[in-house]
Formats: sequence, C-alpha cells, structure tokens
Amino acid sequence: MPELPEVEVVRRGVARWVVGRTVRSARFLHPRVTRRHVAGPEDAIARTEGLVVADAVRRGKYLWLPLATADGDAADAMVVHLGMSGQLLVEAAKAPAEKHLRAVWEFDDGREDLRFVDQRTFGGVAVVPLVGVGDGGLGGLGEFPDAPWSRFLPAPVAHIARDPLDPAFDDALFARRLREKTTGLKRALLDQTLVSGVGNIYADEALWRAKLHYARPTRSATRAQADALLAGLREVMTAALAAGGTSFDSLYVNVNGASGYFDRSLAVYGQVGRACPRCGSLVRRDAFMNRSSFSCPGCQPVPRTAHW
DNA sequence: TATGGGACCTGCGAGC
DNA sequence: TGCTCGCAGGTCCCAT
Repeated sequence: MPELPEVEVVRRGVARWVVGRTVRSARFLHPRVTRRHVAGPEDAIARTEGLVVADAVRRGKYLWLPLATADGDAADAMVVHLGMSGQLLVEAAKAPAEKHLRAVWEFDDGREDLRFVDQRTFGGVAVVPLVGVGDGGLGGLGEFPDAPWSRFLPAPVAHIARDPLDPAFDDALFARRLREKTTGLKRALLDQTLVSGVGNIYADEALWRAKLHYARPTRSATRAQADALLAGLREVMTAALAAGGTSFDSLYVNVNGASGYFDRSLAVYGQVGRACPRCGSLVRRDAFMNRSSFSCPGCQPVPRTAHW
C-alpha cells in the first residue's frame, strides 16, 4: 500500500522521467479518477495540455506536478493521490494498456507515456491552482525547493501536515498537538493533519519501535514518547525508502513497474503468530478502525487507560 | 469543533 | 468447479 516511502519512490521516478516535458494530451479512462476535480475531466484536460511539467513535489502521500507555460509562467498543479492501489508508470508509448489503466498522459517529444493504473479506484487526479497557506512554511519536497511554485501548495493538500522526513517538520509542535488530542496514538498518527504520510503499516511499525501500544491515550504521551514515536517513524520510513518501499503484492510498484522489498524487514505488520524480533512474544492482530492493528504484547503492553 | 464509524472499490483466498 | 464471504485500507462524509 502506498504510504510516504512508496510515494517518494514514485516521485523520484516521475522527477527523472517526466519533469521538463510538455504534455501533448491527457486522457481519463474511468469516471472515478477525476471525481475530486469538481469541474470534470474535460476541464482537467484543458488545464493540462500544452503545459510543461515543471517539477514533482510531495507532501505526505500527496504527489503533485506543478505545471508551467512554455515561457516559464507558473500554471496549475496536477495533484495525484495513489489511494490504496494506484500506480504511476512510465511506459513506452506503444506498450499495451494495463488491465486497470485509468489515465494516460502523452508528451510532445513522443517518448514514454505517463500512465495511472489503479485497481481499486481509491486514487485520483485533480488539476488545481497553487495557493498560499499559513503553516509557517510552504511547499513540499521537490527537486527545486527554491522555485517559485515551492512556496505554495495545491488546495487539496493545504490541510495536510508536514511529514516526518520534511526538514521543516516541528517536533515540539507535534508533541504539543498530540497531547491536546483526546484519542489514541494510532488514530492520531493516521490523522494526516497532525503528521502526514503515515498509513497502517508504518503506524504499527513506528509504535513497535517506540514500545507504545496503539490505544495509549494521546493526552498521556510524554515529550519523550512523542520523540520516540517520531524517531520510530523516521527510522522505518528511511529504511523502507532505501529498500524501494513495501510491496506485499503487485499493487505497489515504482514508475518502472518494480516492487520494493521492505516487507521482508517488517517487525510486526502482517507478522501475526510470529515471534517479536525484540522479545520473542507472539505478535497479535486486533481489529481496529475497520482494519487490522499488529502489535507485540510483550513490548507494547495495553495501557491501564486505553483509548480504543 | 472534535471525534468516530461507515462507505467507497476490486481482486484474492478460504470455506463450503 | 463454482459460489459466497471476508479482508485489505486511504480518504471523505455524516452523525454524535
């Protein structure tokens, strides 16, 4: 499932293969792809064709391509969210269509297409203006951090917090806002307005590294525990990034169609019944938030006042 | 306003 | 062999 490391791998691939090229045509092959582009697919196409892809930028799980005119004037940004099963692929123009091909962008140079493939159609594309926001620092992680567009965010991303790998992430602010919440730690991690880029896999792995139970009340989290949680997130995400991301099946691949191999390094996620690599207790799986939560009963004991 | 639960969606595997 | 059902989970929407 694409979380921050997987989206960053894709972003790097898009930056390498697509930035600097002019969009000749865009096609949307499924109505759900543009459901978040309120003006409809025709408008999204009109706002894309003839423009140059100026950069590939990411914040959390959101990826966007700032567009520019041939003269270099900034235009809209094409925002892509991979959802659960979305893939951005760079394919030879004559390559056969993938089974779940949802969108295709062709370029003036006639070289490789950019394709959006999405089995479960939770992902999508929108072409939107870049706006200023007041989060104390704008933009996201892209190839050109000093470019004019890096000072702005696409509107659908404006409410998303910075992610743990962002150099401008404020650890003290995270710890303070965590304590202000009245929920459990894992719910807070999955709430993209506190810290972004965290999904079910890396939430479980970070909580295991910090030796914290997922249902521990956020109000009880000390500064040291908040720091341990951030350290766990950074450790597991950095390692996953180095491994090319986590792939359990063909649902996550990079732009060249290759899977990552970090799933071999997971400590608890998907490891139910196996020994915890730290204490040897058997990893357990709980139903939580309409999904699964994996934890070690030895390292991550249930707190006296759990927030389920 | 903050929080939590359900819906959306499709393919796979288990069980019958 | 074929059918049904549960599961996977990111985000949005709605109820409380």
